[in-house]
Amino acid sequence: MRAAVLRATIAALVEDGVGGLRIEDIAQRAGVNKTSVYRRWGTREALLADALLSLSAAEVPVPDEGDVRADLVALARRIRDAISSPVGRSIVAAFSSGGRDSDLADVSRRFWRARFEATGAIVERAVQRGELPPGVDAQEIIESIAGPVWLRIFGPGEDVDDDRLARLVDIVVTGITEGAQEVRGREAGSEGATP
Amino acid sequence: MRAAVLRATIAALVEDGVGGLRIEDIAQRAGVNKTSVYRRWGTREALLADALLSLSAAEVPVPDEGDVRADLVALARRIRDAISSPVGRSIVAAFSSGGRDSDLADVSRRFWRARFEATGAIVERAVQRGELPPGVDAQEIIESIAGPVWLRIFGPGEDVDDDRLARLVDIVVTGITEGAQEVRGREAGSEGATP
DNA sequence: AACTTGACGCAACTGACCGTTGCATTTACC
DNA sequence: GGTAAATGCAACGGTCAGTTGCGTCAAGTT
Repeated sequence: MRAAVLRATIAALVEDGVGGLRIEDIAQRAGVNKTSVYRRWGTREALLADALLSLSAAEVPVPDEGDVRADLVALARRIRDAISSPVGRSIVAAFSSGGRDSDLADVSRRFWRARFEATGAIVERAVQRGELPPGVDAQEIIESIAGPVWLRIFGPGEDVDDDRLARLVDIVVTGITEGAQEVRGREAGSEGATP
Repeated sequence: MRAAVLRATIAALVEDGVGGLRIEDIAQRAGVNKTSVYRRWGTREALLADALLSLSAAEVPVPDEGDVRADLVALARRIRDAISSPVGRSIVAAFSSGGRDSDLADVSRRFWRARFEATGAIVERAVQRGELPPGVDAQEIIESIAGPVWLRIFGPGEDVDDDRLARLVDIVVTGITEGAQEVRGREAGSEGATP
């Protein structure tokens, strides 16, 4: 029954948006009396947070194709598809509707931590393979890939095609590797010059 | 008076959030009767859209320091500061609260188009200076810089320090330039190999 | 078997806010 | 001075939020 209410909450969220959530409606969808919902969750926000938390417990499939760029492109494609879907859009909107110190903000933080942790495996494997220099920050790379996709969809609302994703991954990966060489080169040069 | 209501709308938005907007409260803040607000704007969403539109008409100062990286770092810093502020957060939350085809979505699109257009000047100047290869897509570059900042603040809610901004700009700029050389190299090589 | 406990359903209630309407009043423009 | 548009004011019906008291049912306890 708890599951039924949470499912109904997500359904109502997708259909009516964050602002249009009505406890009575959710209860009806779940075949439950509204009183029960109030008794169990108390607040609309707590209910929403619980529903989103249960949803974000889903496993995050991480691409593993033996090549960084391929992995990152696949990841970017999944992110794009996820946040383009009605459910994804609703979830994101719900997250950003809460203030900084609400229950939702806490759930949001957990959500993102889990995603970054999972997808960081792509970078780790790449470092082991020698495709990326050791010492790179996995979260920074994932951010650099996912951020632009995110911004484009939630900002101007334009869609992101596969070519753009490929270019984006190219920019980040070569930027990381070439930048690292550059730094190493600079360090090597300064070692001989300063002492 | 119209201005007073719009100002009051923004103030109420920042204070109470998108969901907590009450027409009567806005009217009171503006020293106006709520009937007038209803007559002029009709819907809460229309009022909010108008207020946000008036706000986004503000000029966007574009850094011009004679160097791409410096310009982009300055821009990134401004973006970070803007969306970290209470007003900025509220505005973004308001934008993402509307569906895809609401009045708000339209305002959002205009908002972003204006920003990308203005900031694109940075890239154009860089191309003229020879710092970036000709033919680069200005919007892609701005997206690549602003996206990660955006994602980090609105996702995990972590703050972005200046070092991270500098690294980010480094990655993108070298990724663009080196990637372009790489492409030119590949093209030059394949020209001789395939025919 | 009788009892206790806890969860849920049901109905009703108060209160807040929404959006509307009819009317008086002001303002501005001709 | 007259007219039309914009605003203020008060009151309204309607919807939903939460709350409360009471009845029901199932599970476990003794």
